[in-house]
Amino acid sequence: MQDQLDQLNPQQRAAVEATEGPVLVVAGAGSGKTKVITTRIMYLIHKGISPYQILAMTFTNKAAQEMRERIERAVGKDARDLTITTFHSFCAMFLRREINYLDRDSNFVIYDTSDQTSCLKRVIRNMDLEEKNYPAQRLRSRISYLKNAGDLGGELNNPVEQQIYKNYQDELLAQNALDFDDLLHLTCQILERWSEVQQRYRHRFEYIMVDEYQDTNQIQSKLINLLLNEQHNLCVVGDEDQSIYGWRGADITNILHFDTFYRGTQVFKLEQNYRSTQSILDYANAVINLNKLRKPKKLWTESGEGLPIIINDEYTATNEAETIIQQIRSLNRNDKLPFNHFAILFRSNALSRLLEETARRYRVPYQLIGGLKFYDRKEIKDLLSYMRIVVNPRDWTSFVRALGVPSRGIGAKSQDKLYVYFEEGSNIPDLMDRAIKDKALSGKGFKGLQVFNELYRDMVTWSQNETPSNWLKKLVDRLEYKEYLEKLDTTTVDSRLDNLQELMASMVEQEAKGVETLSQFMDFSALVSDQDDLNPDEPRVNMMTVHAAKGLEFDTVFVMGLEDGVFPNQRALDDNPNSIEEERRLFYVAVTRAKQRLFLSYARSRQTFGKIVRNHKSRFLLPPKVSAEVPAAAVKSTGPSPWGDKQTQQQRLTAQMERLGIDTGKIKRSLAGGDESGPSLEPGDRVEHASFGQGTVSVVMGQGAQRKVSVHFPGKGIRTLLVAKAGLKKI
DNA sequence: AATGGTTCAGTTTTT
DNA sequence: CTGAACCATT
Repeated sequence: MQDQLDQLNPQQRAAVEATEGPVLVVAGAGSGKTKVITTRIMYLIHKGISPYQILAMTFTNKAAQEMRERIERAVGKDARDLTITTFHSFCAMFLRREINYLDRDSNFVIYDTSDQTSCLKRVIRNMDLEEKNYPAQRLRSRISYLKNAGDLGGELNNPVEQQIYKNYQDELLAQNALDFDDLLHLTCQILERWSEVQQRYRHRFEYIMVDEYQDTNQIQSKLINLLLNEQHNLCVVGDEDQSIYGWRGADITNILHFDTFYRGTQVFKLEQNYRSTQSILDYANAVINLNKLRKPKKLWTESGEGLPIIINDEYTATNEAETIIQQIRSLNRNDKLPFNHFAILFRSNALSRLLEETARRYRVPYQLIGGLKFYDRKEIKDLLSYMRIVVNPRDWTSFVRALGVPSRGIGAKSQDKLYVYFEEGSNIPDLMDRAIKDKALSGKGFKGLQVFNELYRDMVTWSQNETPSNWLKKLVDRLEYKEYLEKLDTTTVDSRLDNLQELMASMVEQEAKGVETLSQFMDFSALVSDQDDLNPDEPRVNMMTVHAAKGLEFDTVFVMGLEDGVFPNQRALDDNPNSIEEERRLFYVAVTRAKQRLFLSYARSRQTFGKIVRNHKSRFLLPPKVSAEVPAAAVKSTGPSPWGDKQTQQQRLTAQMERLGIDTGKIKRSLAGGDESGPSLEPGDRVEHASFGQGTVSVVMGQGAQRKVSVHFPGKGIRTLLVAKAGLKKI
C-alpha cells in the first residue's frame, strides 16, 4: 500500500487519506482523478473496511470496469465485492430486488430514448391530438429534463401536455416499463417511503464515492443523500469547469455548493496536470478563465512547454476535413504516431460525415464513437424486441415491433383490434389466446398471429433451457431473419449481418462475465454508453463528439468546426449566458483531452441542412487581447488568411466549384504549379529548406502567391511556410 | 396490408 | 442532405 501512496503528490495523497466525513476533491482535467479514486478504495480496503461496504458511482460502465480492474490488480479478488457502477445500473439492480414495495413486477423492461418516443406517439394518437402540435421527440426530452431536474412533470407548458405526461406514465405502468429517469425516481421513492429499506442500504454502504460529480442532477444527489448514513463518509470528485450536461438536468451547483451542504467538508484541489503540455494548459486556462460560474483554479504541469497549438483557417468544410486527414497522415507517416493516438472532436454528430468520407478516401482507418448507437439499430432492436416480450409479457411496444418484423400481415388496423384485448388483460400470451379463440383477425393476419403465438411459447421454453446467446441463435434461425435482411435491402445486408454477429459476440462476452439470463442482458444493453464500445487499442483514428470524449485523452487532438453557430452552437448563442458558459466548458473539455498536440480548425463556409452557410470563426478561439496570457509562440495559425482577409477571385472560384461538387484538386495543382510561386507540391512530397533541412509536405493550402504548405521537418516539428517566399526545393 | 414513391420538416449534446 | 411521415398504388 505504501507503494501506491508514494506515487501520489501531496494533494492527491491527502485526498486519499481523508477517509472519514464528507470530502470534496476538485480535480482539474488530467490531474490524476481516477488514480485518486482507485487508490482511495485500495486504502480503505487496506484499513480493514470490507469491500462489500464500499460504493463508487461512475459516469459510464466502462469507467466502472476500468476502476475495478485497476483495484483488482492491486488487492486481488477482494475487488469483486466492491460495488462500482453507474447511477442507472445501480438503480436497475436496486429495483430488481426492491420494486415489489411499489407493487410492481420485478420483470420490468427499461425503455430507451426511442422506446419512450414511440410510447409517447401512441399516447398522443390515442388522445386524438394532432401529432404536429405535440412533437413526441420534443415532449420526450422536455419530460426527461423535468424528471431529472427534480420536477415530476409539474411544469409542463399546458394542461394538455400535463395529460400527455400522465397518460405516458400510465402507459409505462401498463407495460411494466421504466424509462431512464424512472430508474432513479423509483429508487428514491422506495428509499424515502420505506425506512427499513433505507436502513438496510445505509448500513450496507459505509463509504460512498461519486465520480464526475459536476454532472450529477438533483435526483442523483438526493439518492446519494438517502444512501448516506450519519457518518457522512461521502467523497465526491469532480471539476465544475467540466460540467457539460446541464441540458439533461445536471446541476453544477451540486459541486459548487457541496461544502455548504455537507458541514465539515474537507476540500482538496488537484491542480497539477499529468496529461498535457504547458502550451495546451495555458490555452485551456485562458479559455476557462472567461467563465464566471466557477471557483478559481489554474492547471500547471512539469512537462514543459511542448509544441505550439495549430489553428487551421479554412474556406470550406471540405478543406477542413482534408487538412485534418492530411495532417494525421503526415504525423502517422513521419512521426510514426499510430492512428489510435489521434482524436477528432466535434460539437454535433452531423459534422462527422465529411470526415468519414475523407478518411475513407485516403484509407485512413477510423472508428466513430456514438452517433447511431449500436443498440438503436434496426436489426438489433428487432431482435431485442423478441427478447423483451419473453422477459416482460406486458411490453406492448416490443410486441408490436416483433409482430411486424418479418411482416406477418398484421398492420395498423389489426394492431388496434389486438390492443383492445391487451387493455383487457395486459398480457401478451393471454391476449393472443383470446384473440385467436375469438377469431379477431382474418385471413393472413390470423395465420400470422397463430404462427407468432407458437413461436412465443417456444421462445419462453428456450429462455428456460438455453443461454442467452443460444436463445438468440435459435430465434434468428426460426425467423429466417438473415434471409429477411437480404430481401429487405441488398445494399445494407453486409453491415447488418455484421451487427448481428457483433450482437452475438457481445452476448457471449457478457455471459463470460456472469450474465445468465435474458433479463440481465437486456439491462446491460439498455444502459451501455457510447464510450463502452470504444476500442482504444485498434490502430484507428477516433472520431466523436466532445461529450463522448469526456474523461478520455489522446496524444493528438483536433477540435473542428470552431465557428459561431456550430461551436458554440446556435441555440446556446440565442439562449442565456449560462448556456454560453456551458458551451465554453465543453470547449475546455475538448482542448484538455490533448496530451502533446492540439489542432483547432474552422471553416468559413459549411453545408448545413443541405445549404451553404457562411460562418464567423468561433468566439471561443481566443481573441488577441486574451491570448496575451498565452505565450505568443504557443499558438500558430495556418491557412489562407487567418484573421479575416478577403479571398482572391481564384479562391472564390474554386470554393464555388467545390460547393457544386466539382473536383478542384487538379485545377488547384495546375494553378499552383503554373505560376511563379515555386514548385508544384502535394502532400507527401519531400522538400529541402535552407535552414530547416529536409522535410515532408503534409498540407497544401491556398493558391498562387498565398500558397502555403505545412512541412514536417524531423526534429524541428511542423512548419507552415509561404511557398513563394520559402525557397523550397523539391527533392 | 404492404410497397414504393413522394414530400416535408429538422440538428445539439446522452444514461 | 437525410430521415421520418404521408399518400397513392397494387
